[in-house]
Amino acid sequence: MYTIGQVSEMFDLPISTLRYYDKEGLFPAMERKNGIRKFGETELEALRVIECLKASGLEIKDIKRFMQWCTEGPETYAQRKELFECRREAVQEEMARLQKTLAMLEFKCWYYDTAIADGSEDGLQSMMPDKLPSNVQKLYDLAHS
Amino acid sequence: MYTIGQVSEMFDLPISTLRYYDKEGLFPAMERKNGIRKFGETELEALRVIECLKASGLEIKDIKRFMQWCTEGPETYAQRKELFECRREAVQEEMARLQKTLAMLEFKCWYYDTAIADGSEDGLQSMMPDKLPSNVQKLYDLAHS
DNA sequence: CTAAAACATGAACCTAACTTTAGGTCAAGA
DNA sequence: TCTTGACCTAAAGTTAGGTTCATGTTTTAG
Repeated sequence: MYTIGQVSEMFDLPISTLRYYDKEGLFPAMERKNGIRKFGETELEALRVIECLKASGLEIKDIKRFMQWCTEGPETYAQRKELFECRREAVQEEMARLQKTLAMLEFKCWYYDTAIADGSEDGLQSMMPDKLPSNVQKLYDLAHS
Repeated sequence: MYTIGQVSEMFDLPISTLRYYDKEGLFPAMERKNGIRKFGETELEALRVIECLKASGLEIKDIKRFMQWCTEGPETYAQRKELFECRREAVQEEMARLQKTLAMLEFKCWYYDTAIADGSEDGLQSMMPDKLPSNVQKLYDLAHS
């Protein structure tokens, strides 16, 4: 069993954040002794899942719902699995979006490299999507698709 | 030249958002006629860049700084390029993070699949990192690395 | 036994990025 | 002429996810 201070160090999270998560119902099984929180293995695994679901873009209130399911036994396995499938798809879509963003950023890097090397042209409008090197053309197409 | 309503449709952004961007200084070159905003090609390209930089995680006030640089001519090429490089790295790091999140989510999907198929075991603690199928072991290792 | 460190609470505060509201201007069509 | 629709502004409101504050209790080290 760990104190809130120990868990704060283990996960590199402010104590205030752990208390906030608790207040929001993210540790429905947490016990206390004289009012003091006792984090057990259940809460540590909960925190790992919280970090994962948060990174997937899920909101706190929905993470709370998941943690509630976890206290309700095998009847909720299907819902829990569906949630993870859903987050998996969301993350895949976000990665695809970021891939396009990356292409645009790489195009812009190339553009300014070229502009600096040339010592010419300015501004927001000055890139004509003709006659670019074909690898850059690919970045440009991807970024604007 | 386009009105704010036309641009709102073109970019599928609320009019209020466009006015907010303008108020925050994201269109430093925008002209007006009788107080009415006139969006030109400069502003459309600015919007494309705004969406890209926003998707990369950049804050509005930093996007404003970039737009300011764009009005200052070739002297700021180096800064602008550095910004894009910096965002490129940030996006690459974010994608690496998401890759790990994805591994964890896939592990959880596998876990609940198995639990449902087995019709056994409950809760947050019940996954021992021994004797998993080796492809699942890989997901698990990646997610916890 | 006592002082400091670590824990607790509720309430207020914070930030970013918008959105909504209330009130006003202006051009075009019936 | 009137009224409808698209535009304008400043200011207040909203939401998520915390953080800070004031105050009080419990644990721990000397």
